[in-house]
Amino acid sequence: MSKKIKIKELADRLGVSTATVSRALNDSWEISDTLKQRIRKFASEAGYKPNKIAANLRRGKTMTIGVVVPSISYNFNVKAIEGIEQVLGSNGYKVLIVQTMEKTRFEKEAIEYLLSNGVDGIILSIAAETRMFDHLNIVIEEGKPLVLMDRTTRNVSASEVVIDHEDASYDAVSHLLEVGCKKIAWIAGPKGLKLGVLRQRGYDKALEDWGIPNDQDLVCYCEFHSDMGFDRIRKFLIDRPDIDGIYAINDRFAIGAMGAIHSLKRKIPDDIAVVGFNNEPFDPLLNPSLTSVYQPSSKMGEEAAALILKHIKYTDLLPQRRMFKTKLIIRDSSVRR
Amino acid sequence: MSKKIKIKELADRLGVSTATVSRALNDSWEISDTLKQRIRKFASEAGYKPNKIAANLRRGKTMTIGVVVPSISYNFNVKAIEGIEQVLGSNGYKVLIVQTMEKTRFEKEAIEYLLSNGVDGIILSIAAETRMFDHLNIVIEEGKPLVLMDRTTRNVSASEVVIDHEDASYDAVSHLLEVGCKKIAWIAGPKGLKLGVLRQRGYDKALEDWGIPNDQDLVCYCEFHSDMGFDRIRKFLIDRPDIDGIYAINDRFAIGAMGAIHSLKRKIPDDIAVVGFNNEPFDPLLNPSLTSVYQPSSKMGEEAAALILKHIKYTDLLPQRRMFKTKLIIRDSSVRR
DNA sequence: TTAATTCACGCAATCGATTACATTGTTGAA
DNA sequence: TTCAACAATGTAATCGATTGCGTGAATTAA
Repeated sequence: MSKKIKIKELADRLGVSTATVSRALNDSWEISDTLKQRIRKFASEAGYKPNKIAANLRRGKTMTIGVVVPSISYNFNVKAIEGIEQVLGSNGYKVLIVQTMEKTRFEKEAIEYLLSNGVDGIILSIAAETRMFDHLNIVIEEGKPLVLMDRTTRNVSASEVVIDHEDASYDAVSHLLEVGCKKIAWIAGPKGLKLGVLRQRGYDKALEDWGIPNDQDLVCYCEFHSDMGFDRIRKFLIDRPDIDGIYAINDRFAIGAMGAIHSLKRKIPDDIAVVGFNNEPFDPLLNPSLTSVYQPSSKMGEEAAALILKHIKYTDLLPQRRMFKTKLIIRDSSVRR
Repeated sequence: MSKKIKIKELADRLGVSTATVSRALNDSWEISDTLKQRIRKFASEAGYKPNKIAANLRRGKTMTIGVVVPSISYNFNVKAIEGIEQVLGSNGYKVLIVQTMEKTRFEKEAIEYLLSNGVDGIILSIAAETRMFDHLNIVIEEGKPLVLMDRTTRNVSASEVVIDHEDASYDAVSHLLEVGCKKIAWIAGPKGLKLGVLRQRGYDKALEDWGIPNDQDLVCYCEFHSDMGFDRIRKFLIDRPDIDGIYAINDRFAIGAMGAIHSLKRKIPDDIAVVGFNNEPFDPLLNPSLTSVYQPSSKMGEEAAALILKHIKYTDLLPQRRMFKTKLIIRDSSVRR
């Protein structure tokens, strides 16, 4: 339990001032190379590690970016974080990951925590529960860059990195129509979720373009925290036995739907075709393998990170918007022979 | 971009000293209730948020615990982190998650980063690549509690939270023997991985108890980063066509194995029965559903957190060891009719 | 040769809170 | 009435680094 050595003692032992030690270790031009060498050698031998808390306090920045996501159990976020860490890491930044568990309360706390710990910026994906956005504005007001990723809002003037939800939905629903579906249920997630609203536009538009009547009863709302929506969807399918296609807002619900369909002794894809969203890693392993919308998650993370860096560098940069294209990965759950 | 108000200005405006403000906000008994009320009201109206960096520097603690895991793409870690956050959160601590991507270099960096940022303790799961443990000892030397979780080592005198690997393996292999397997391949992960060594003991013991010859050629080593071991295992199965059971160190490899078996036109479980490890959430969804060893991941996280708290409270507490029982979840991949 | 730079370093202020110690005003006991 | 004890607040040191400014010596320009 060797107590750690401070810069003061290091300076004393070397017979120089703390200023000189600090400058030497931070590679300042003001220190001669010979002295730099001597100080560095001695410092590393003494096992000196600068106290970053003190440095952060003095410098007023931390070289740390906060990343706030609903949950790291979603593959999207894991991949996005990978992208973020890759870009930020190679620029000398660390990332601080916080989960909100889809709760607005935790989202608020996360932001307060990050700000009071002096992060240099925040990348955030909004919790499903969140309907008011004042807490996000606090970030802006403190003059720290904020980049919204995936789950965004227009109520805050921040940069955002998103996918083209409408387009993605349009493709997915078109595909279901192409394989012959006439009554396509839309498993929409929690009511009011922005992402659900956007995706429904694509759903609506596809039906319209195909001249299929758009029946509002085919929209099924489910809470995220439930059992992959199994019970809810099962009831739904019993009420509407004419359903022959399902488009779900994410793969968990798609799997819940597949379970419900099985339990009703109906066949996938011949009785009911299923398309999910997110292209989770296990989709190809399912029985049948699940057709799903792929989002370039790590690319999106990289872009979010790049945007934060830009905002840090150019403090007057206006909010940017980056939209990514998705890709429908067609598998057995939707291909009829 | 309202610049944030500091304690100094707050004190000036209230006509009191910074000491009083600080005490009032920290609910010190030394301040009268009336003044406390006044200060708090004013502070919250002024939107004052204490700068935690300054507070941390002064107090010498951060109420933050670092959690270092190989990857948050493993369900075990996600669940363990859930447990950790639950326990630590309700004790006023925050957690700081860092991934090592199974690299020793990142593990070192993570520890240095966490220590220099003054975390009050570290919960760590060792990277697959790591073979030397000096960097872990640094934590101890700085007098900060260290709790190893899941992937541990005896080379460091730290508390650990583990499962009974030998027992778990014994159960898994016994099950395969019970369903009639005679030649059980052991997909062991990277050579030298401690966890693999421990689990192999259970494998060996089960075979011995059943009087089955233990053939060293049945051990198949695979690197973690590969394609779920598909190619490696496929070649292995071609070399050893007599294999009729597979026990894999994790579910990714089990899935790789299932793919390899399919590609060789053999049947699961009748030709080859498969048992994996970790009970990933998608296991029941696979075709066939995968028999796997369940670990109480969130319980283990909770226990790790509880241990850290104990070490913080009782600084002279000796290293503890908590061992959890696993449970074999039997599914279609191993049940022959 | 002298003034003007540049170099290489030290002194001390600073970041924004917390807290040990000092100080003042009250209360109560002797 | 006097003094100890205590309650309530202020003063200033402190945490451990960084950095603006100052200074003497060495170098360069004139």
